[in-house]
Amino acid sequence: MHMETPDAVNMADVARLAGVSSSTVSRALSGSRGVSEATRRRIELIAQELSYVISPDASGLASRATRRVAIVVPETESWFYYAVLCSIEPVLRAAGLDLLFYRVTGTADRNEFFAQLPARRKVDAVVLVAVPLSPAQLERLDTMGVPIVMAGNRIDGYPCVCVDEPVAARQAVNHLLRVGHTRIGMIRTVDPEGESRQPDAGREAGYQQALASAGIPFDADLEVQVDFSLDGGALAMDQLLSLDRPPTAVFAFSDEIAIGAMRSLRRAGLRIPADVSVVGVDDHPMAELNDLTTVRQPVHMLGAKAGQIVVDILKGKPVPPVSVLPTHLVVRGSTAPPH
Amino acid sequence: MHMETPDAVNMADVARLAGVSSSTVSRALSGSRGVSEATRRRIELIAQELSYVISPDASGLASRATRRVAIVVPETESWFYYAVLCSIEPVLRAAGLDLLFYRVTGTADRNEFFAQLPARRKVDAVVLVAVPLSPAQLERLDTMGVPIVMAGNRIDGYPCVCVDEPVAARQAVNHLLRVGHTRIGMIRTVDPEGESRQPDAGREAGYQQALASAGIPFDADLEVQVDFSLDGGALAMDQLLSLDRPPTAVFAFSDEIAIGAMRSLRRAGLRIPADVSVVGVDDHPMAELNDLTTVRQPVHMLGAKAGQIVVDILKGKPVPPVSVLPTHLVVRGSTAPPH
DNA sequence: CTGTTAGCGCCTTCAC
DNA sequence: GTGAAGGCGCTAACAG
Repeated sequence: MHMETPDAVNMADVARLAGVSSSTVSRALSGSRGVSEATRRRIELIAQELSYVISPDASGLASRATRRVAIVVPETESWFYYAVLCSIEPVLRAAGLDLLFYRVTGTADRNEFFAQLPARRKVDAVVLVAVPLSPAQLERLDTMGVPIVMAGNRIDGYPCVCVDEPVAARQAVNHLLRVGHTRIGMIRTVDPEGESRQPDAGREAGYQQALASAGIPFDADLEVQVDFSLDGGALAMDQLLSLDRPPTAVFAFSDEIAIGAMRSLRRAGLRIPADVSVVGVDDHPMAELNDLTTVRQPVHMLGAKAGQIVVDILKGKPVPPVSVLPTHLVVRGSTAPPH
Repeated sequence: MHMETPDAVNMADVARLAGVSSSTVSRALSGSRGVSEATRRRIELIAQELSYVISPDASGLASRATRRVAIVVPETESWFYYAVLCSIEPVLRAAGLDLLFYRVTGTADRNEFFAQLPARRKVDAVVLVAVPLSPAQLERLDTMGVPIVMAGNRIDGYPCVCVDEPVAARQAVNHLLRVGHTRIGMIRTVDPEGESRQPDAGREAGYQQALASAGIPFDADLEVQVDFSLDGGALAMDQLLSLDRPPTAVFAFSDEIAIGAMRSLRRAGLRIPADVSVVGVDDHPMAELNDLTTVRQPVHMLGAKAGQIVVDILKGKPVPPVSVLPTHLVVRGSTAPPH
């Protein structure tokens, strides 16, 4: 399968071959100053030949740093999380930090996760990517004793990088209002009891604000909550269509939800946007394909920014308490004036 | 931001409070035998109260194991990779192993990655998720001295969990042949020079085999290669449509490619399947929504299995050299007899 | 600039 | 069943 490693090369071996102490090797290889260019080069050459690299664990033990950061994501296999993960990765890697990936699935697993804190003693920082959190869980997280950064989630007291969810929602709903809709539904995602997922709550607030500003009374029947998935969106739309007076337009929590809803509309024989308009949030790659009007959020920038904040914190640099990224409406073919 | 940790609790602290030596604490907390039930319980209680956990790094340093495994994925932000990642995670976590996430983007980064091997000395095993590899890179990987597992990629000499790509392709193409198509195009993904990405090569082989079995001569014009993305699929379809005699059916490397191709068809004013049939591979969540005929592969099983193989290897258990997972045709509305 | 001396926090013989 | 000693591989003062 793979060759036996004849007992890995250590710093001592390099030191011996270079005719110096291991302190010097350590200094040379870790790029600290205080080593003559000559010896440094000699050491680097020898290390190269032996294909030796410093053991991060031993190094970390001595210097009290893991050079690792935990990325925690919720259950949904939504595109959003992988996009964020993939955009955090290069930033962290460039700073010599490794990513430990944790995914918490469901309420039970989440409780377990915060009870155990599997990342304890393993990382220098934690990034929570829109993970629903109860106050108790947050407090528990703090006991890890490392900086915590929120990505796509806004929680007071922690550095956050996010969009203005209410604004995003208003951009979507105002668009629908503008083209003439007055009966506008919203499809939300479920919020496990006691935990607050900012995005959903924020977008719902924006939805209600927009309606209120337009003088449209709130109708609870028009707000449906479902799982964050394509099927969730489809189910929600079915539910909305079964109302006595279905909405003429729908604002969906995300594009994936919206695309699920579009399927239900098509199956019900309804035309988009002639019969029902649909707006989502994200600007998912599939949004354009489905000609879906949406509110674009800069997902990759969100990840990159979150990564940068982690890097800065670990460098001791000051970071902004909250970085709000812009969103904007992308009008496509799924919205039009009501029939 | 977070409280200062008043110098983390160590094993010595627990030992002191328990009135035992740290050897005993070590034994008790690591579950080794040789400790009376009474003292073990006492120690566990104290550890709990102090919310103490063994430092994995220090422990690993002494016992020569990192309890970490690297998951390496290629650039594409395709759904496939996140699905695999998410299905590996619980298996590894259950075994007390952490995931280090690496994504190699583009040829330059890949070369750099294999030159540096950033995961060296950091993990007990590596899982490559359908990463294109040159023989030289493979050889380089071996110098890591840890087991390597291939997921979604079949390479001799390494434990692999994958599907039979030629078979999958034939399931798709035979379906098209069966309903009467004779002019069948294929949209492949690009293969950086010198690196072999099994899936693409395998599916292309299957495509050609199916045609050959049907006595249809190979037409190089009908084979197009593009980036692995929605846009790639769209571009490829445009190219196929620009032929003097466009195909009446298209076999796409993946559902995402296929969905991109469907967009081009729609934009060109062509009907699916009346004018052109389309088949993909994966059974992506969006496939059903787009009424796309596809060859389903058990992606989550693939991840889980790969995780299990890693766990078994690290336990010293024997593992099968290659686990082939089944695929099967899912017929939907995107395929029909030629016009 | 370089070497020496102590640990970092834990595991592992080896005695008792 | 438990403790003492030594070491895992490296870094961090402190000398010189």
